[in-house]
Amino acid sequence: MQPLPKEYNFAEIERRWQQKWEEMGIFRYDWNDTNRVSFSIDTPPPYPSGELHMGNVLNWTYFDMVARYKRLRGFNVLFPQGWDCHGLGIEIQVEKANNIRKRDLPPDQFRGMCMALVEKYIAMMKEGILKLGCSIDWTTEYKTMDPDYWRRTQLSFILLHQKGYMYQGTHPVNWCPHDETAIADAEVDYVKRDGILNYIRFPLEGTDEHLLIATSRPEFIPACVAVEVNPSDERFNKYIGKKIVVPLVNRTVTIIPEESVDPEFGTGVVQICTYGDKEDVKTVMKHKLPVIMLLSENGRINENGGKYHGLTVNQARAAIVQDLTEAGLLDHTEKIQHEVGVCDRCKAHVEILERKQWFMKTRDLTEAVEKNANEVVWYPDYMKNRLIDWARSLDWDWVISRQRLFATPIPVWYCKSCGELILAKPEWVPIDPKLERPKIDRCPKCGGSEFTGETDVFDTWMDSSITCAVHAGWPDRADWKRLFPADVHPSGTDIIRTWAYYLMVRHLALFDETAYKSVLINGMVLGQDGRKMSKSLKNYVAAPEALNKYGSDAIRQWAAGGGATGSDIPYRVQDVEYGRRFLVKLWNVSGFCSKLLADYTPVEADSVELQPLDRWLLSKTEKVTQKVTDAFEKCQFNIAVEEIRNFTWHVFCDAYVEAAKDRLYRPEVHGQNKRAAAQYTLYAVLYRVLQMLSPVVPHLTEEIYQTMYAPDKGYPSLQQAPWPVFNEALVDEPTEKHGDLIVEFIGEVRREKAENRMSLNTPIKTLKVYAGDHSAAEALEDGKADIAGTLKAETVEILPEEGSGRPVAQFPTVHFVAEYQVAAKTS
RNA sequence: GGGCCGUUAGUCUAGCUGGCUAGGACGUCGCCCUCACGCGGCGAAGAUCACCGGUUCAAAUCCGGUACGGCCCA
Repeated sequence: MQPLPKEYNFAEIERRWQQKWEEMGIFRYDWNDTNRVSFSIDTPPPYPSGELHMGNVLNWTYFDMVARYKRLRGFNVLFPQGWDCHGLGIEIQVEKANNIRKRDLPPDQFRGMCMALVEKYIAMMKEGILKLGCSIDWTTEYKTMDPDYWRRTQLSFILLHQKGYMYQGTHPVNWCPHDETAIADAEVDYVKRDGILNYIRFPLEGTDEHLLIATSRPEFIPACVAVEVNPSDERFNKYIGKKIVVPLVNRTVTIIPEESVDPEFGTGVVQICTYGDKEDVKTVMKHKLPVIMLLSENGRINENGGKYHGLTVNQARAAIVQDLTEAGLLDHTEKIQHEVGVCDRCKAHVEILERKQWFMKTRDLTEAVEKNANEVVWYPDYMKNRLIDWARSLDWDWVISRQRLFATPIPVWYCKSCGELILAKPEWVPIDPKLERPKIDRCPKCGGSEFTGETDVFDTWMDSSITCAVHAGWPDRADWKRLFPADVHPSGTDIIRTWAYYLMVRHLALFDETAYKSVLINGMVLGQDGRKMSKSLKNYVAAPEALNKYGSDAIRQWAAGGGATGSDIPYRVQDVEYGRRFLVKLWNVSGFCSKLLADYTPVEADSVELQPLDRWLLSKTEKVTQKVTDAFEKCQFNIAVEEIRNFTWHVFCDAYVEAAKDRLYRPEVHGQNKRAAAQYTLYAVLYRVLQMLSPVVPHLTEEIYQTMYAPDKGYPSLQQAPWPVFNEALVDEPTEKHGDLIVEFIGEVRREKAENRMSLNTPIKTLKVYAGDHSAAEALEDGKADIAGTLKAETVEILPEEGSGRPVAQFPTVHFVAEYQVAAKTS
């Protein structure tokens, strides 16, 4: 066997194996292999946002451990990689970086600038993912901004349109007045803001009385369509059905009953405007109230605002408050804190507008989503509630159209003469209706020949919510169902309500089948201080820097072992450093083994005389194999990594190797047979350690494997060696008990040496052991060679009887008396 | 206001389908230049497992409540 070099250069080793694996092509999904069962990972294509961050590191380490583990278990694994390019985020960055507004440029030029930025970001993220050593099948790489991907998004739309899931409608939508586009519920964040509650007098028609209503949005008075009170509110229910005058605009509206009005809030009388907030939308729908749209798409008051036409919302608010004050209608004001919806990209206050939009009938699928969410396996299980709660909470269908530029076009046209909708045929896509005509000459309805292409585009989630099918090869491969539904969809806690949800509704609608069979959840990465990691909190750690400093194998141990799957984990340098030290330990013990195994030829277990400690270690090895396998099966990476590390460091290195050293070094004393038995054990157990560690620490284990084991084992890569199967026959409880006694006994004698400030290799002249009974005596007698060797005892005398002396902590019936040479000399 | 999750030594974290002296890491303290490793070894100290009540022969683990914290949503 080749000895390992003394120094361990992780940067060189990691780079080298990353290259070699790619050259070997061993991480590619094999479409020609029909023997192995397929296993597909629905890698979520990331939104390219710049350099890789520690959250990405956590995610990709999870994906990669699953991919590697499953391959070792004999699966034909698909681990694809794509990039989710489109979106408002990139548009905003391009606008900021170039100090432009997108509508001031030709659309193609703006799109080009977006693509250039995305390409730059992809390169940065890809570098990080490569450095992490992910076993991705790079032949699958795709970008959602490529026309070939448009084709899939557009085709999925066409099919869903044909199935009746897509419709156009004028409905209230969340609207970002800054970006001038509709946005989905999932894109609205809620933040606490200071506001002012205005108490305004609304005169009751035909009387001198008035009611005081409280509102934080007085600028919506011109769009007031009703006033509502709680029907059980004794103060006001007598006014229900009466007419009340909207101040300044002098319209009358009806006072209506509404249970959801909180009598405690404000005055208990509220105005309904179209639309001040989502509650207004619900009320308008429920009571079938008229709608007065007050805002235009850029957030300014429109012609329905009368004298306030053209003002911004804030200007209008000031003007209206001023006018109310002058008219003596503003009773008083009060400062409040309230939650307002803001655009998750630009943080502008989200308004609610009615505009013609495309929708997907997602609410029809809520029951199916819930049913499938319950059937899917979730790691950890309780995370399924997030998806179910979200699906149930949705008030509106999904708005899939956006008024943006950098996105997949919606493949429809409208006949200029009759307005007929022309839906693209599946064979027309990819197509951009803004640039191309439909591939028909005449409108099928009126015969007109002029068409207007749809200018709206798809929500980015329309691209990324079909990945389970796309990764499987849909729509181009006839055999795509081999890989569909995805075996595992990995997702962060923050995107369950978007990614996991949209995937489920789209695939259910398209194929009447669940998108994925299991969901693997990762938590968020926190800073060292336990708060969410962010640049503004100064607790941010750049992933490329960390990877360069500590190496992928160390960082991956942090990702795997930092906490339970699904829980948020802090980035802790101490954990990474522990990982580094573990690697050094593994490297050193491997080097030690390679030296002592230089003359070793692998043999079968029955050709060596295994000693008690050998059998003890082999039995423990089987048990840890079972635990680690079980942990990987349940995606409990933290348990897996802790089990292997503790076993390797403390059981294998500290206990076994230390006790077996004398046998290995001095065959002339103990005999060649006992040395061979120790060699056999070292060889077998180190290999097992490398195997079990390889999904977490792929580079170093590969390096050690290649030097020490490849010539004998024959697998081109450790990543292709079959996962060890738990062998119950090797578990031997009595032997483990005996071994534990030997190890504990050695420990106790060492403790005595330590307490007396003696070096551990202080020679013992005679060691007298009172085992307490025959069974213990036999066990110790069996391990006598290792005991004597490890403790540097010249003679060891083991007696079955009880006796006095120092008791062994874990085995208090065993006592010993040690006579030291040093003590004899100094006395 | 609703939902979910959490509260374990100075710090982080495991265990929570109930059962030995609650495991690990970091940090702290003491000792040891033992021929793989001082990025090491051998040891030590440090936790009434948030609080109250219940179920049980037995609870960190199950049930109910309280307090505090986090995330998501309204």
